[in-house]
Amino acid sequence: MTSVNGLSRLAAPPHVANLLGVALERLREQILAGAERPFPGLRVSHYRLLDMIPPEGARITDLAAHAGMTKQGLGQHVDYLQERGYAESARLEGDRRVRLVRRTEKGDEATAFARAAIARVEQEWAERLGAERYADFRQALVELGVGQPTR
Amino acid sequence: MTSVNGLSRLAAPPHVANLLGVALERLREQILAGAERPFPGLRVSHYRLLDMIPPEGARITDLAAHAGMTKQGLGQHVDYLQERGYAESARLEGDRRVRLVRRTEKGDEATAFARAAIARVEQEWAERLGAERYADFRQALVELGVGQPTR
DNA sequence: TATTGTTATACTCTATAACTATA
DNA sequence: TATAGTTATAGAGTATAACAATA
Repeated sequence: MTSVNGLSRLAAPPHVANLLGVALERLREQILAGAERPFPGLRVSHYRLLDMIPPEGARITDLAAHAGMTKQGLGQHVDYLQERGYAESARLEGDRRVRLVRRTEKGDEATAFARAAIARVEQEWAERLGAERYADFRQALVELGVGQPTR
Repeated sequence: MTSVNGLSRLAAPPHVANLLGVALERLREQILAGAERPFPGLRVSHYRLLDMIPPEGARITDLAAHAGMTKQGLGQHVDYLQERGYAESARLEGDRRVRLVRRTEKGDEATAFARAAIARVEQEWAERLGAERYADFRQALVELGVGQPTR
């Protein structure tokens, strides 16, 4: 990254977009957990989906709306998770068009793992900034996320 | 998103990953500028690349390292931008393997636009949180991004 | 007819592998 | 032989369009 062939180094006064991107990347790395990979088939998008399924289960349409994606795309992820035993689903009695999606026990474990990974990063950040500054940072994020047009 | 078919709403106690994601999404939206689209062919990834090209130009290899992506992937974006007149490139005298990439004037305009879009969002955030809290927030992000394993 | 979910297809972003030209 | 960049290909993530089953 140093000067090569007489060309100076790249301009990089990081703006918020970059900063947020780096922080998010750090979380992704922790969730994938490097070489460990406790849940080999799972990618970050799958952890995200598993995480948003409530204990009673949810409909594909609602999950899609909540994730801000299409039913088609979300349904594909559900199939993927179901094939690998992280989720299960059944047609709803009373309205057989609806597929009620639930996490399996294995899906619960994966979700717990991902949440723990995120908690580890938050822990590290809190140590780096100090508990109070980190709490402020987090609170600021919450306030910035409220009432924003998600799409 | 409300209760349907007797199913309760989705669990969504947003964790940092979600919060960061929402914030980043807000920036992306502003850069794409909804229906306006001042630079129709440009996607967020292109603005990012344009933004990291210094005035003297840069080599593909260096840009790739800086962006944390492969030369192949980056080179593809460069071609895309060049075809549309946002970037230009020439083999370097003294080492003709090297392609020196520069922004065109149109590329400069696009970059200025993207930076202004980001500035608008920062402005809005600063108003929402207050200037001081926003400055703290931003500073926290800077510190969290320092010394992290980018890849 | 409206709604839920599916199948088919395509685009975006990025990666790996194999290659060419130049040094 | 090493380095800069390219061509070919693939996979991950998501979208649009057209459809089937059920209500």
